[in-house]
Amino acid sequence: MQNSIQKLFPNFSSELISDIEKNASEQDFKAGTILMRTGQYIKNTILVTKGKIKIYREGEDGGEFLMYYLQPGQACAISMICATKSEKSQIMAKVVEDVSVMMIPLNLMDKWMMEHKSWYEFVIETYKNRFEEILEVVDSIAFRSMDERLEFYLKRHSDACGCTEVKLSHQEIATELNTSREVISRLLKKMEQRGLVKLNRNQIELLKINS
Amino acid sequence: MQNSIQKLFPNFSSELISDIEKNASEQDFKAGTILMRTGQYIKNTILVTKGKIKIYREGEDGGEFLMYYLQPGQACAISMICATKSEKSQIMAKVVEDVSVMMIPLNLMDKWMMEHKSWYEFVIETYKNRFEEILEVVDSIAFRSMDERLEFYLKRHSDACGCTEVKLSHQEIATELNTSREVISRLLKKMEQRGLVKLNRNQIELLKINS
DNA sequence: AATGTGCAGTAACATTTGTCACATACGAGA
DNA sequence: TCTCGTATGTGACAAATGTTACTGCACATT
Repeated sequence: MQNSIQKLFPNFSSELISDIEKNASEQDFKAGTILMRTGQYIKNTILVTKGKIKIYREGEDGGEFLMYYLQPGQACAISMICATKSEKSQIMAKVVEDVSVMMIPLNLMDKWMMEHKSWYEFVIETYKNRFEEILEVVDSIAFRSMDERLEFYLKRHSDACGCTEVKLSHQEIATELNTSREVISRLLKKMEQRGLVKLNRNQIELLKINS
Repeated sequence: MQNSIQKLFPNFSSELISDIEKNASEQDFKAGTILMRTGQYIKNTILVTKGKIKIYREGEDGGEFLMYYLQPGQACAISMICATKSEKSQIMAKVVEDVSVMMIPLNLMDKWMMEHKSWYEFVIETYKNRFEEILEVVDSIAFRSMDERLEFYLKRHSDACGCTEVKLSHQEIATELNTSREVISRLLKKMEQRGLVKLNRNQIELLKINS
């Protein structure tokens, strides 16, 4: 376990790592599990060591508007902040690929911020990155039309998984962009005609989106 | 000056306040001044003691999508985050009502985080609040149509200024919601018919939005 | 092979939002 | 009072997006 933490979080000091080992509990969750719901109290901060978690905002109509993904070596920025006052969560977190996480009791957050410089820097860095990511998301919905948002979405997806195949149904994409399947089908078709993607069953191959 | 800091930031310890007095420079800016541009390097953190600053995201077409307002007793969350690594700003900050601000050199950020518990708590609290505010903004554009967004916008505005009159032209509102004046006029008219607002020249009076 | 089920394609239409053109209203000076 | 500039109202139309309703396809199960 120590090795994996050191590998995934290379900036953590060895004192911090041993503190994590002493206090955190490692847990596994299956794909589909909802780790956090809007309105629920947050009791832990999460460090991801394996798998993928989707952080999203739930609409009244059941839309699951994607904010960002949590992957190995990352932490939930929102839980870190809210944790400091054991606030209610404002977002939903759902496991999309079986995960292993380190659960860190929230009362250690403040303590470690003071004691471990490397923890402090990690938290600030995490926060900054997520803030910027959300700003980009805001841009994309505020200023762009659906076809551009779809391209942006596919690009983020392939960036996140490091591959050029996106294994999602049109319906799933539609849900995450809060639109309907038909619209996504239409737009993907157009993108295929423009030579940007290749459509297969349950899989979209990105060709030129890497710009 | 000391009095006003103490009043506006009641949770600051007296040591922190005296540190602020020693190191921060107080500056005034006229309405219309742009304090920060996208892509510009951030050199200071800002505490607002008077006036109002608009934090927004600029679109390619000149749209000024409102993120939130900074008011007395508040600080720029983004500058605090980015400051820690002297990063580039991702947002625009424009003075909308003549302001007085305390400019705090960024190198003190990290130092004070460690030394002053009340500063640490203030920073975390600020992040948290802004993050939540932006999540609400995301909700409003992701899930709501223009008429609901307009109501949300007016409500935020009156919350921010603590009054029921919004002194903005339709054009200004349109810019901040990234739509056109005609659309705003239309929707406001409908809202007036529903008895939600009363329209006057350069001023919108909110009647029932306080729900 | 027959069937069921989920995914994708598509046409037709409704609704929302954006754009253009122009009319009108109001207030500040000359 | 007249006039000019800015703010607002409004109809007509265009474009984007959402909705409905149906078709066909691929795969798994029987």
